[in-house]
This record gives sequence, structure tokens and C-alpha cells, in this order.
Amino acid sequence: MYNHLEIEKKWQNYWNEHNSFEAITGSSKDPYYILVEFPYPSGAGLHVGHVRSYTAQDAIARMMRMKGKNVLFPMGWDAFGAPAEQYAIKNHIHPKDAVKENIKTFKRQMQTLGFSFDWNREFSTTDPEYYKWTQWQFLQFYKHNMAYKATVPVNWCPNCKTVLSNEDAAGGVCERCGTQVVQKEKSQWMLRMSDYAEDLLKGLDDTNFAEKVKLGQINWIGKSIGAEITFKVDGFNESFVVFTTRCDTLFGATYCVLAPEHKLVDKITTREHKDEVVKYKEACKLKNDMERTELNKEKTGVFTGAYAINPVNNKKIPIYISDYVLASYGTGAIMAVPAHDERDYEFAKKYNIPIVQVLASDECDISNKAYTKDGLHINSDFLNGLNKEDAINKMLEFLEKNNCGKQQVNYKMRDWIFSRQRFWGEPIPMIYCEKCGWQPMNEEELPLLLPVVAEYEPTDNGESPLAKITSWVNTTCPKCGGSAKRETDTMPNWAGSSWYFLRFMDPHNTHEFASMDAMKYWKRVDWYNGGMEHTARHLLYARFWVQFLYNIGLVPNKEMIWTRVSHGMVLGSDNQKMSKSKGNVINPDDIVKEYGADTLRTYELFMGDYQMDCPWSTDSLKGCKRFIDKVIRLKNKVVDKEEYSLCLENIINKSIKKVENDLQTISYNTAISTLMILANAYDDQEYITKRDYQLLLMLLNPIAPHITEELNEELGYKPICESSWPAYDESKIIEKINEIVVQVNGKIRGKIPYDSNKSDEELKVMAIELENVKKYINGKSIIKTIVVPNKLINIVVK
RNA sequence: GCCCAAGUGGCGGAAUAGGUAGACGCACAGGACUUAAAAUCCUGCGAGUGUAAUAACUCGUGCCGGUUCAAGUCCGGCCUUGGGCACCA
Repeated sequence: MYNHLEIEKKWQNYWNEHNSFEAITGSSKDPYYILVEFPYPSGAGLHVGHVRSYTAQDAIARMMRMKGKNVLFPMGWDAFGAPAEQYAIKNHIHPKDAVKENIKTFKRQMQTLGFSFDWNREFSTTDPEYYKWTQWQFLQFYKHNMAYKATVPVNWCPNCKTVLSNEDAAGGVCERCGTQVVQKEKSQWMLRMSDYAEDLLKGLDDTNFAEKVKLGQINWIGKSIGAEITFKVDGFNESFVVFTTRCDTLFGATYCVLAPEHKLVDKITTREHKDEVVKYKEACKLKNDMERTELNKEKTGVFTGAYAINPVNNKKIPIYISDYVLASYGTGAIMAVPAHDERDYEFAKKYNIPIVQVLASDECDISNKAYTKDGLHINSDFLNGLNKEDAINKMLEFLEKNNCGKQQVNYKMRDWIFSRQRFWGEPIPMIYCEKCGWQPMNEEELPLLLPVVAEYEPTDNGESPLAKITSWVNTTCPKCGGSAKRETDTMPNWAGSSWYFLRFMDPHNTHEFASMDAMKYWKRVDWYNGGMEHTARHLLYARFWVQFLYNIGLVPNKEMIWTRVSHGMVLGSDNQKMSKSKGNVINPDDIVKEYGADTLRTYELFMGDYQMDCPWSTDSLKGCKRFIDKVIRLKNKVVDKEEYSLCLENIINKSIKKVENDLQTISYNTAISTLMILANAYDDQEYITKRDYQLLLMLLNPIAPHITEELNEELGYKPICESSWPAYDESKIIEKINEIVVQVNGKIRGKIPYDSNKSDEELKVMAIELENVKKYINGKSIIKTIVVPNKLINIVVK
């Protein structure tokens, strides 16, 4: 009898003692870098969802090693962030200690599953040796004018006295306590990510990301090509610029709207409208993002009393302010074409503003809604009769000639708000001096350590907890030496994860974040696995970070990630997301204990399409246990012979090819079904040879490494992790064809035995002579016969 | 509202280039072995018509149409579910 816990321990110790999975930088072997998103070590321990993706990547890593690659398969911890801070506040321990405990648990759990990580490269984003370089890189952003301070509204929970991310403030209430969230203005560090919008778009061509991953990035960047048009303000020596994607509808612009925060508002508001405008602006300030963007909200706004001149026809059109125009997108001002934009239509109806149709339409009535489908231009002077594309080009020509507009590209992507008012993050290494302003810390003094104190509860006024620790805050100005204060905000969680994959290439380097030589050797991440929820933001931040480092000459490639694969979630058996409150959580520890790591690993890959969500089923898991047990039992059939059984050659060679191919195309479930079919074929034999058996063990090893090593050792072979992946012989794979399907009018009516000596004509004759086929042909004429070689004959009759 | 993905047996899911739909596994049912249970092995398993049993037939991959000798697969139009983004001009 095999005790899976003993066997697993034995082989985990073996790999550990032999450094079996050590990646050696500079080795002459072909490098291959497999990365799986490093986890946030939460108090809940490892999730069965983690196990699924780690097993998947582990299977590839193990196969690639056997195929002679120098595999880098690292693991570490993304351990800064709010949950650890909250946990620490509640339990009165330092987050550092809470994180240490959690990491211990995660690592222990990972080790019981036998993942072939190179633990020599392990680090946590919270290690001073690591965040030193995160801080150092921030200073590079600053020194290259890529970091700046700006005043930005943030979500503030008056009860928790803390700043919330948009996710934690969903629906306008604090996720933790349910209190109404309010907006607060805060001065924050920003990174000029929007400067990289076009490069981030173009860079996708140098990656092998899945199409839907690329789409996620493209949508997030949100490029739109349009025009900027300058409107003069009647009676003022002022003008403003609007952004539009439909400059061809300028003849239909009957009013303009400025965002309430627009700089021009106070200048152009007339005396009679001043009170109303001020009141409206104040009302907007009180609203948070959620309220402002709420769906189906009725449009509101006020007239400034000023008029703009439509440059295409010199007509005076009123200027309004409204919060349906966002200050942060485009120019913060729009021209409104109510006939063809639903938002403008709604607004114009409410305030009785003229609606001028400029695109012909089949729709009958403009008294109810805007025409949103494109027709040819009408009421548009020199554009009349033109289609959209021609009209846009002609209008651009007009605007440029008259110096009142030009083509313009806009992006939805904004600059990256980089400050967090929290304790548990990388301190931002900046110092504020009354005399010299913001000054970067001296690089030699990094890392700027988080202080070890007992209090890190949030302050009452939204400052980071660090602000209370005066001994830490007070310092001297690096420039003038006078007294100065440190920045008390910390970096976002996204910071440490934006470059960790570079550090894995050279994790112990004390004078660089990673050496150019090491990065040139590993070249890039060949295969990056993570959740769908990270394919937009994390991936974009990481790419931005890398592109910046590339531009200042610190990394060898502009894109450092080649393929990105995203996994589906493991759901509870009730098809719901696993959660404590639903009581549907499966703990991998329990499964390993009862069924073994190999069974859990096999099941997690067999459960379904890897890229899709899939519910947990303990019954199905038991099926995988039966499979492993069957593999063990097959040992009783082994005879001492060193070549493949003749009658198994075909299926063996087919299986090698299929498993190898499936593992490389993320089709883990069919790789396992192939192995089940192979095991069943073995089981049908009176006996199998040692070689037959070892082959099955080798193919199964990447998925179930412990038991396969054990059985392989019993055969007297050297460990599989030190062996080569089996080769297949294409000439042995040729499929044996037994029969050919006969169809009449596309329906199967019989089969004839396959005979390679017979010509198509002879096969046709055989087909027509089948009794059941005759039934359907009699009294009808054969129009044609289609022969698909080696597969089927279709007789078409009428 | 926009974008993306997915709808196949009782269940999870297979089906390289349009060519025998339902691989593999689970559950279930019947049988063998056993004092018994577990484990294991054998048989069946989309729905229906039909037969003593075979055979044979009809329908069947969310819905409606189309292309084709042939459609789960391609095209057009919907419906449902899940996810992401959302007043982005």
C-alpha cells in the first residue's frame, strides 16, 4: 500500500536536497521563464484557485526542464496592502508580523503540493532589500519628470477615517462599514502614464498576448481620433477648445458645455448668472464620482450668460456648464449636437435649446429622441450630400484653413495616481522643504524604511498614519540641510508588482534592481499566467513601468512579457464564488491530507477548460484518485523488458505527441484524458513492459510528480526530473482506418470496410450495393457522389 | 448603453482545416467477487419510434433564418447567462 503523504514528503525532500529546480543564470541551456502571478498572502491561506494555476504552470515547467530548457519558475509575495494593515490594526500586531505568519502558511501549503519553484529566488515586496529598488525606481520617474504632484479628489470614509479605492467605495458607500463616502481633495503623487498611451498601444504588437487580453488593454487605453475646435466667446477676448469625434456635425452644434471645473467659467459668467453658477459648482463638489456618473440620472446644468461663436457659420450659441461633461477627459468642454447625441438631446429638450438636424435619417420623428444612425449630411452648407468620412475630412480642411481647429487624438487612460494614505506600503522617498520645495532623497540612503512603532491606526484627517510619527517625518532637506518633512503617503499595491518579474531574474543583487546581463540572459517572461481581473490594470502598469525603464536604458526590451494566459476561477460546488459566508470553501490542506497532492493536482487540471470558470466537485476529484490508483495497480502487469510492446506502439507514440501538444496549448484536461485512455489501453493487456510503464509515468509526471517518481524509482530508473522527455516516432502514429462511412444526402446509411487497394470508383460501387443504401437510392437518380479520402462517401440523390 | 466570453446528455466537459456529435471522467442502474462493506471488474446510460432481442428509423449542440453534398463548427438576425467598462463627446 502506498501512503501518499509519505511518498510526497520523500520526493519533496529529494528535490529540495538536490536543488532540482534551481535556475542558473548564464547557463548554456536555452532559457525559459515561466511566471505565475505571485499571491497576496492573505490570512485565509491558499485557495484551490491558486492551486489550479500553479499546477498548470508547474506542469509546463516540469515538461520544459525535461525537454532540456533552463527553466526559471519563481515564486514570491505581493504582501503590501490594505487587508494586512486592517488585520494588524484589529489584532494589534505589526503588519510585518502578520505578513510573516501568512507567508509561512502559504509557503508550507505550496510545498505540500510539490510545485517546482526555485525557492532560492523567493522574496516579498515588503522586504527592504526589494522595496529599496521600488523606491529607487520611483526616484528615476521623478528625475525624468515622470512624477509630479497634483490635487485630486479621493473617496473618503468619515467613519473609518480612511481613503478608499474606487473598488472599496463601490456604490458610494464604504465597503467595510457602509457609511456614505464623501469626496476630499488631496495632493497626490502622479505618474505621467498618459504620455505612454500610444507606446503602450503599439507595444502590443511585440507581445503574444491572447486576443482578448490585448482587447482589454486597448479598451483601457481608449484611443479615439477626432478634432479639436476652438470657439471664441462673444464679447470677451477669450476662447475655449472642445474635443469631438464628429467635427462633421458642427453645423448642428446649437450650444456648448463646459465642465463645472473649467478654468474659463468664472471669467465668462455674466453678473445675472453668477449666483446660479456658483451654487451649481458647489453642488457638484459635494457629489462623488458615483453620483456624478450614475446611470439614468437626469441632466442638470446652468447657463453662464455667455455665448460662443460657431466658427463654421458665426452663429451665437449659448454656453452652459453641466456635470455631464467631465473635466478630466478631452478638453473639459464640448460642442453639443442635440439632434444626433442622446445626452445633448436630453439636455437641449430640458432647457429648450434649438435642435438642428444635420444628418438625413429614415427615422420619422425627432421630437422623441436623437438620431444616432449616420445618414448623408443636410443643413450643412459645403458638407451637404457627403457621407461621414468625406464630411469629416472636408471639415478638418476647413478648420485648419481658418485656423480654428485640427485633428486630435484622445485617450481615456489617465495619469496614474500613485499616492496612498496608508501605513503598509512603500514610503515615497521624497522630502518637502519650505525653502527648496519637493526634493528627492539621496539614492544612497535608500531604502527608506517603514518605522517600527506600535501605532499605525489612521489619522482623523486623512493623512497617512505615518504623519503622526514625528520622529520619522522630521528630517533635513537634502539640498539646503535645513529642517524638512518626509512625504507620509505610501505607494499603491500595484507598484511592487509592476517590476517583480525583473527582480526574479537577479533577486540577490545588492547594487542594481537587476543586472543588465541577467536580464539579457533571461530575455523576457515567456509565459505569464494570471487572473482575468488583472489583465487590464496590472498588466498595463507593468508594461508602462518596463517601457519607462527601457527608455532610460535600464532594461533590454521594451516589452518584457511575451505570452499572457488567464485562468478561469474555481467556483464552489454551488457554482458560486467561494466565500466563507456561503460556506462553500474548499481548503487544499484537507484535500491533500485525504486524497493526496497528486490527486488534487490532477483534478484541478482535469476539471474543465483551464481558461473557464468551473465548479468544484468532490465526486469528480474521487474519479481522479481512481485514475492514480489504476496507474499504481498497473505495476502488477509489468514484465522486465526494455522496449515498448509492439501492440502498444501506436497509442504510445500518439499519446506522447498529444500530451506534449496539449500541455503547450493550455489544454490540460484533454492531456489528462489522453493519459486515462493510455492507462485503459495498458489495463486491457495481459502484461506491459517496463518501458511501457515508465513512459506513462513520464507523461504523467508533470501533472502528478510524486507518485510517478516513486513508481519510476521502483522500476530501477533514475529520477524523472533528471530524465529527458520521451520522443515520439511520427511513422508509428499513422492511424489505422477500419471503415468508411456511407451517407445518402448527408445522412449515414451504412459503412463499408476500408481497403487501401480500392479506387474511389470501386468504393462507390461497394457503397451503392449496401442493402440499406439501396433503400434510399431506389427510384431516384444519383446526381453526384462525394468521396472524402479515408473517411466517407456521400451519395447525393434526387 | 458599449465591449468581451460562453450556451452541447442528469453533471464537468470532448470534437486540429465544415466530414460518424457526446471522447475522458462523474453520477445513476444492473451484474460479478465478498459472510458483509469498501475496493475492484463487467454491462448499460441523449430523447423517442420500433423489435422477442437485433436491425432500422425520427429528432437532437440556446432560438430563427441562410450558405453547403455535408454545419456544434461558416454567415445574418435574435434570446439568455457571466465578466469588464460606463455621461469618454
